[in-house]
Amino acid sequence: MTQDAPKLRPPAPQPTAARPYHHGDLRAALLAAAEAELAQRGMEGFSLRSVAKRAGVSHAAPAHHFGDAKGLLTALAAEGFRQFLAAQGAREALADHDPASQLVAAGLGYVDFALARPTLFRLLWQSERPDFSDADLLQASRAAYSHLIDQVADAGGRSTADEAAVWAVAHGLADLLAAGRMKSVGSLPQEARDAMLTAIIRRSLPTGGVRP
Amino acid sequence: MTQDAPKLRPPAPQPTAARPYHHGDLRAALLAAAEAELAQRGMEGFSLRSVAKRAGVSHAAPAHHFGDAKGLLTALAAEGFRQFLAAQGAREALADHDPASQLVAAGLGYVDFALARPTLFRLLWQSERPDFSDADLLQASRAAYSHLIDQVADAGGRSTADEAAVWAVAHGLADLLAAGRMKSVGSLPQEARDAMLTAIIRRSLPTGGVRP
DNA sequence: CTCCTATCTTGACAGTGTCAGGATATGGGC
DNA sequence: GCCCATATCCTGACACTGTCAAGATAGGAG
Repeated sequence: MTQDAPKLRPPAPQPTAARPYHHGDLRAALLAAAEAELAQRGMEGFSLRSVAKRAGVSHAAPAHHFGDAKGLLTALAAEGFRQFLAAQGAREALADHDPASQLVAAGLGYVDFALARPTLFRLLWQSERPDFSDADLLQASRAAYSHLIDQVADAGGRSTADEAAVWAVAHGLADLLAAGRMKSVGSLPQEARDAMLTAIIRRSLPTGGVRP
Repeated sequence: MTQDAPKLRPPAPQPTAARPYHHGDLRAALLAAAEAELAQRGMEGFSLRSVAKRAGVSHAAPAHHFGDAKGLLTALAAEGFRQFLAAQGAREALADHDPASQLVAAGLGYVDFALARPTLFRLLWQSERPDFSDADLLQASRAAYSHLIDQVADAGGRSTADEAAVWAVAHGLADLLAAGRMKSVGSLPQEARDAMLTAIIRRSLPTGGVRP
């Protein structure tokens, strides 16, 4: 490109601009719209056409970027797994540095994510719509799994049972709380809830929560 | 149409009979067809018209018995919760009679149900389609919850944390195994898997699995 | 025997995902 | 500075879905 021509369009060309034919970053806009749509209308009310409308494009526009609805949800799930790991990392950064505390923190992050984005959580763990053989999604989900395995090992876990126990507790808490079923815990104020979750997760640790 | 016509139709009028105008027990037939449809096409591929076709009736026939799709799935969920409790009862009948063993057995039944009917399990715990304020469904789900609470109390649990810990472990194991995510456990032969699940659930018991 | 009511069917409508074909803008080659 | 290959996006169509309205049929009460 030559000189200072006022050409360099901002990546997102004014949200309120008279919509140009070419969106600029439609792929990202569709992913954001899809997540908003999921959060608002739920997994089962999700509609591809509605996502397109929310992004301000025609009903067939998503096809070029994602192929079909499964493709969009696959990409969204991959992004979701990365945010899922990030939520765990955020808790870990605030916790003590010993392995047990780090593992418990990851569990709290697991629950944080499920409570903050319940429908996205379901997309990751219970939906059949994403293509879990997709390379990108597979890598993202494996990264989350590896993180768990590593942390359990650091905390002294040596068996499959150790990994499964911690995973199951964190996942069960996250799923039941996200679905609003475990009201005895879900209705507690944040601090009390965190304390209770910590106690519960610690119970499942390889060493029974006691440092060796 | 006069008299001696071979009129007296059996309640379920020969599955292969030239379908009469009145089915006889369409409500039950639709529930069975719906469960089969869920098992075969999954939660997200579920179609009311397809259920009607499977039951051999017109696409609008379910409306009279269930109102709409939500109504059908609500009734199916209530039935599902009863089967869910029955699966736990089946395991309990085979277990030792001490409270801890009974509680562990209920957990194994929890997982049994999820593995045998994964989509129905999802309908009970993660779907938004049933109307969970429906009286019958509410009663069925509360019965399942009460059963858990009672068993935890019998096993020496005194706090909310005790209940939540056992529930979360059983639910997490069930959900992850039903979704095929926890392969390290799911790929074990039945006996070894049961042994591992028992060890994991026992870990979460109020007394740490040790009889007081 | 008649009629009332529950049961089931047919037909229509709006909304959905996907495909085919046409319109439009972008950037690289000249 | 111009032009066109290509990526991007739109319009229109199809089969399928859930739901509603209106009609057909059967069972049972009187």
